[in-house]
Amino acid sequence: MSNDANNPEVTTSAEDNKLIAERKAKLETIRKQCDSNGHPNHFKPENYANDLQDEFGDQDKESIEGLNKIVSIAGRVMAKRGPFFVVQDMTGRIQAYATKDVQKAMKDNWGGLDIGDIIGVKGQLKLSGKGALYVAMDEYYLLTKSLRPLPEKFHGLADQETKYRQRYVDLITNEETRKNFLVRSKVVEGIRRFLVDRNFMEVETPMLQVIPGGAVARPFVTHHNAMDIDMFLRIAPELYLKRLVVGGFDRVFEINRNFRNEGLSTRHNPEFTMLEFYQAYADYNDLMDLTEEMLRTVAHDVLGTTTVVNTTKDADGNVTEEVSYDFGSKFERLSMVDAILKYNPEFDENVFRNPEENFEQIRTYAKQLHVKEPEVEGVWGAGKYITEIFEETAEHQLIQPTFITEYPWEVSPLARRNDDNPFITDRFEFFVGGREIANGFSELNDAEDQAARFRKQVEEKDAGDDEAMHFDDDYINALEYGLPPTAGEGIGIDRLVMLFTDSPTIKDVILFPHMKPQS
RNA sequence: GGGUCGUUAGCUCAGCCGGUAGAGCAGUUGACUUUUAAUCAAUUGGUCGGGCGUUCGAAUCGCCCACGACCCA
Repeated sequence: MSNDANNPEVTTSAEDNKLIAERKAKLETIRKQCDSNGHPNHFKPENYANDLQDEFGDQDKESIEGLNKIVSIAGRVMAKRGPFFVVQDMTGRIQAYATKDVQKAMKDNWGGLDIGDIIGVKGQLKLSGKGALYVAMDEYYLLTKSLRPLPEKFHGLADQETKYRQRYVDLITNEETRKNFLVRSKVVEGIRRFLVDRNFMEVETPMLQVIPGGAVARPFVTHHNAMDIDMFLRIAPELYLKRLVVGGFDRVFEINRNFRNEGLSTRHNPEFTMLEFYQAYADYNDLMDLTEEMLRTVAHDVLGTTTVVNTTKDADGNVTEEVSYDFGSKFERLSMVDAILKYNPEFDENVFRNPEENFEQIRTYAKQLHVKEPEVEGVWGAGKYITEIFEETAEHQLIQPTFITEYPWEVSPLARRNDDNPFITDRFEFFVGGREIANGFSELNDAEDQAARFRKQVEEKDAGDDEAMHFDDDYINALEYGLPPTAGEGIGIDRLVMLFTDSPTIKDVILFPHMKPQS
């Protein structure tokens, strides 16, 4: 019995359209007719739709109904077809069947069921004349009245903006969206299991940092009131994770958010998820092997195949192009200079093999490619120009899984210098579909070299580069205690999931992507 | 930051050379009651993203703004 004193006011505002007003009126009736103010919470479903479909979907009517199997399900009404109600739960869909008497009772007590309502049903599992499983509505409850009408049943929610702003509606109506986020969850789970199986330990390091380090990027600034200091949302966990290796945790990893105060695009969200992992007594070659095995394993476990297909679609949604990425074969490994020469056969090989002696020629190549130089003259060395040339001419052509190695020292402030060639570091980046997915290197564990590189970054910062790094005294202090030879790597989870779900934009793999507030 | 396109009923979309708003779905009423985008009949529903302008008259033309999508830097 309802108690009027406890009944919330039925609020019908002028903003409500007629459809919402009708549903609110129904809820008012339901409050009077039912316990719990129309929001009962006693029903416990014991079955999932897809489990039932998998177990009984293939059987014939006689054998299913001969079992006299009583099941209970709960979920959202997605469609009404005659006496059938399509109920969707977390796993999928199954129908519920209402006899004439049940339909009349629901009409009388609730004003009828609307699409979007959440119901609980218990009854015998049966098979309809058309061969569809259904649950007889022997017991049935309206658990939550839905006050807003759902998008149209056939097209679902199509408006991109609404899909991102009201992801809950997108998830209710679009199977494809649900599937993408399921894949995302499984990718993260698969990576975690892969690393834990290899004795990596999962850790959490600060999101709020006094000195934002570990990457070249502009941070978000915030303020801690009690300490009265500005703090930064982290741009990378790298320096903290390496402190842990100093502390003796030889294999650590973290899967968590980084924040970078940059523009938004189809590949950039201000907060994004990175896996970073560090392994002591390993080098960058070991990590390339590990990465290859990890991605192959995760692709196989999550997608059931090591061939990942991505498509390009036109405005009407027709596939205009299809690319298969082969994670099953050995990944190509190419040095940055070899990649440049491969995609720019007209360039003089000797120039790139001896970059420092041919600085002006390299700079000329870069200028021909319209590389935008810094305002202050002489800040960039040959290494920076080579990297720009690589990004301009080669990166987007790295379609199949490819490791690029031999990154110049100049663009790798945290990586270990190569023993044979001091111009480069023991570093790689990993590309698929022309996009960077991962970045790894043998770590710089020479405390004095690291201090010198921080000083150079500070010079660049003073010269106006607000993406350059700060000097982190405590990190140098840690290195002075001794970081064992270590290799570390970061993998962009969002971009990996984009690849695995054939998603053209990062917004499609982030549940709540950032959008400008609507005015 | 620049360019192109988009914003019409709760949802998906039409709306031509400027003449005062349309369909399907959903909703409502009724029929039907083992349906598969259920079906049949009737029917409700609009500040055409916001503002300014041109015009006798603007969803439509022009300018500005907001938000989004795509391309470029």
